[in-house]
Amino acid sequence: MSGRKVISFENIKVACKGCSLATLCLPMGLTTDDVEKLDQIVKRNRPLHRGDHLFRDGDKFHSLYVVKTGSVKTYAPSEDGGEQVLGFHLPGELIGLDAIESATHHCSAKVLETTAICEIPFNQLETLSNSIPSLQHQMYRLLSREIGHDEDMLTLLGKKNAEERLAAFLLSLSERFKRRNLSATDFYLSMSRHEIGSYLGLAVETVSRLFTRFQDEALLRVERKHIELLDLKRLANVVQGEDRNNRKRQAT
Amino acid sequence: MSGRKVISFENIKVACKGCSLATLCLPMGLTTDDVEKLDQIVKRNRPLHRGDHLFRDGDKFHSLYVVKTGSVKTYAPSEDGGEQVLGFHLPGELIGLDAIESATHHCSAKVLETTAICEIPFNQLETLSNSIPSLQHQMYRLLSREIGHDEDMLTLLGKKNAEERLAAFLLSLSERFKRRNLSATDFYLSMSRHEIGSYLGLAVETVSRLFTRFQDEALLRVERKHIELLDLKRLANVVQGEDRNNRKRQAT
DNA sequence: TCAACGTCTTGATCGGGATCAATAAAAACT
DNA sequence: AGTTTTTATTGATCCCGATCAAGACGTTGA
Repeated sequence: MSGRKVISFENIKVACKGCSLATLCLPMGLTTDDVEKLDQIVKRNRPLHRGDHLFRDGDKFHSLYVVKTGSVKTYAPSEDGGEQVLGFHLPGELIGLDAIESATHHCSAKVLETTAICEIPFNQLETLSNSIPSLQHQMYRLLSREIGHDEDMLTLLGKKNAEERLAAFLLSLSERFKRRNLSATDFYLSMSRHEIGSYLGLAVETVSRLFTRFQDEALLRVERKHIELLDLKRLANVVQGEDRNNRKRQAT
Repeated sequence: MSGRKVISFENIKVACKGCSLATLCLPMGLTTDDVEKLDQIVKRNRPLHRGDHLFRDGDKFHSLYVVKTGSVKTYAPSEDGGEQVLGFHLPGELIGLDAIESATHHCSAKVLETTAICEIPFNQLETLSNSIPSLQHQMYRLLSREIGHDEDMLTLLGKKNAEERLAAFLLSLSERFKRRNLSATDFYLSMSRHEIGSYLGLAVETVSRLFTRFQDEALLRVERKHIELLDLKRLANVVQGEDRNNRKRQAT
C-alpha cells in the first residue's frame, strides 16, 4: 500500500491484440479483425486470490476460462473429502472444455495463487466461431489438444513408476514455462506436494522422498517451492525409465 | 458359403438416416436435411478384420472414424514393443479426435474383431460444420465428452485399486451395450486379458485373478470371453470401494 | 512473542499388485 | 490330424510405494 501503487486494473484489461499470450491462446491464427471480434466477448474480471474458485463440480457451465497470470488447479472432489487433481493450468491455458457436453461442470477449479483470468461466455464464442472458420478450427484444435494431453497422462499413470512420473511432471512444467518466455530451469511451484501427489497418483511422502532423491542425484536443487533443474537431459532419461531398461534384456 | 448368402454389401452402405446408431453418433440433433448433407461425405468401406489397423501412430490425420459394428482398440505403442491401451471403441463411438490438433495420429487403432467403419474426412466435416451450426455444436459436444471420459479414466488410474478398476470397466461396458439395445448383463469381451490389463494399468495375472475372485463372490460368471454380470448393484458398490470405506472412519 | 496449525521431510513397516514360473486350454497353422 | 503359438489361469515370491508415526520447519494470528 505504501510507496508503489498496486497493480493497475488497466494492466489486466489489455486486449487480446496486445496480450503476450495471444499465440498460446484462442486468438492463435486469427486475423487482426477477427481477434477484435473475439476481444469483444472476452470478460476480464478482477484478479482472484489463492483458494478462490472459478467454478465448482456441479455448477452450470456458461464460460470457458483462460489463465492470464498465476495458476489454477482443476480437481474432481470425491464424497469422502478426497480429491483427484486433474490438471494444473498456467498462463495461456484453457479451462472448462470438459463441461461443454453436458453444460455442467464435472470438476472444480481453484486458484493456487493470485491469478488473472479471461472469461469467455461459451454461447457467444460458439456463435462467433460459426462465422469465423479459423476460430472454429482453433477451437477444434484446442479441444483435440486437451484430449491428447489427457491421453499422455493415461500413459503416465498406467505405465510409469513414481520417479518417471515426477520427472515427467517437472519437465512438462519446464517446457510450459519456457514457451511463456520464463526460465525453463528455475521456477516456483504454486502447488503443494499433496497436490502434485494427487495429480501423479502418488502419496505425499513419495513425492517428498523423490525430490530429495533427485537432489541427491544432482538432477535438481529444491528448497520448498523453489525448483532449479540442473540436468534436463538426464531428467528426460529418467522419464524413459533409463535404468529400468538397462537392467532388462533388450526388447524385440 | 453354402446355403445362405454372406452379408450383403448393401447392408453396410445404409445411410446415416436409417442407421440405428444415429442417436449415438454424429447426426444426433440434426435435421433430416442436414443428416443428408453429412451422409454425402461419409465413406463406408468394406469391413475390416481382426488385427487390421485403421491408422497407426505417426500417420497423417485425414479422417475421423465411427464404429458401426464390431470393436476397435486405440493404443500408444512404446519403443520397447509394449503398449498402453487408451480406449475400446464400440458401435457409435468416434475415433481419431486426438489427432486434429497436429494433423498427425498419436496413437494406433486396431480392430479387435470383424468391424464395419464409417470414415469421415475431417476437412469436409469441418467445412460442413461451418455451415450447419447444430453440427458444429455436436462436434464440440463430442470432443468435450471425450475429455470428460479421459478425466474419468485419470481418476480411475490415480485413485482406484485393482478391483475397483475392473468393476468400473465392466460396468462401463455394460452401460454402453445397454444404450445400443444389447444385453447389459450378458456379453462377450472382444479384447484379451492383456489388453484389459493395459487399459486399467494392471498386470494380466491380476485381471485374471480378479475375474475368478468376482466369480467366487457371485458378482458375475465368466468363461473365457463370455461375461454374465449377476449383480450390477454390488458391482457398483465395489467401484465405490465398499469395504475400503467400511473399514475406515467416516470422513469430514 | 508464543501458540497453534498446516506443510514438508524422514524413518519404519506393511501390503497390494507386479513379477516369475509352470500348467492348462484355446486358437492358429500345416 | 497333430503341432505350434497364443492366451488364460493359478501359485509362489518379491518389491515399490502406501501407510503409519514422529519430528522439523513455516506460516498465521492473538
